[in-house]
Amino acid sequence: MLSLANAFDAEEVTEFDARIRKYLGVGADAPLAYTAEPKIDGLSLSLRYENGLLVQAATRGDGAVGENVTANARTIQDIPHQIDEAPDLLEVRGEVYMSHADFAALNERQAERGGKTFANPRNAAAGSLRQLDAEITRARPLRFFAYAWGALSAPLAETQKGAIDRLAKLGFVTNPLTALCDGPSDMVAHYEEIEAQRATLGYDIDGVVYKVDDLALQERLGFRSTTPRWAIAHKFAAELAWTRLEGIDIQVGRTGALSPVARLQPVTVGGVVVSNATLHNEDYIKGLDSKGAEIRGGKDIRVGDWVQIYRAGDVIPKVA
DNA sequence: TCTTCTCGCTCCGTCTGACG
DNA sequence: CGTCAGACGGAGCGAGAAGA
Repeated sequence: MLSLANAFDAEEVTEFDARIRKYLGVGADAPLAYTAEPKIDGLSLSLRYENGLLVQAATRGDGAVGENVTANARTIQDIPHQIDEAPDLLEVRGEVYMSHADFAALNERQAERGGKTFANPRNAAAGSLRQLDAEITRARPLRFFAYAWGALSAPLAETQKGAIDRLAKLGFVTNPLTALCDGPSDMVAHYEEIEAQRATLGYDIDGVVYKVDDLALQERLGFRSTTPRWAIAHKFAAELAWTRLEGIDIQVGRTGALSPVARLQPVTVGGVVVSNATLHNEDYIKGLDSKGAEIRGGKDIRVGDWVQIYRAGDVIPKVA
């Protein structure tokens, strides 16, 4: 399943385009189209259809082995159980999420029953999808956007946009903000348009994903270990919060590796309370490289300091 | 038998250090 | 210099242990 590295700034959109052109051996003037779509903050889900019937739904897991959540996926309204005129084999990938309104209503119901309320829509969706009892999942208002595909017995289209349109025709819900862009300036313009609409969309997004539109070119560009060369995520700026560093402990990891951890005065960032954050190693804390030279933007973190905290990818606590 | 707890797992994105 | 695996923390769930 797709994961994206290298979140970047607006000016780097041009660099991304240049890198793609260099890899493909295409001149700066040659036409090269990209798609741009909002990056939904939810859970990846892979749906497998055989002869038009939904036979399996799996989470991403570690990339090789995920959880089988077929019964739960069947309770999601946006996911068709049966599709007509589909290839014999069709794997559809998308994002399961919960809208702001549904999340608020769910928490209200939970509170009325004296149950636990959820911290944020993403975790509520993740928990709901993992229920053993599908009837509990049915009562949770989950939604699904299809944005990619896996194994296929026949190609969906010749372009990314064409394939998404085909998925929509087959009965999947696709994101209406998916657009075709003809170059970096167009991509940045669409990013700004999506960012402007972010607050009123009614669901969480954490950036915009650009993909090379021509699927034959995607094929040529291929993958690195975990990430495709033909796609990249353009993230919105993360929410920051100030807090005090109360201490630094050395922690023993699963593999026996020792790593320093920041003990922080608990602070709310992006809807959750953060009290720990990894500091990776001694050089990271000092802001020096292994030769003792100062790293540009180095941290020089000390106990008692006021530090800025953010959640990388809206998940992992980090000291900025 | 029922409730409360603890532990281990998943899921996410990014950074590091090792390796080719 | 590019690539890659592993580590990291918080929320939530599930299984099993412990206690009432």
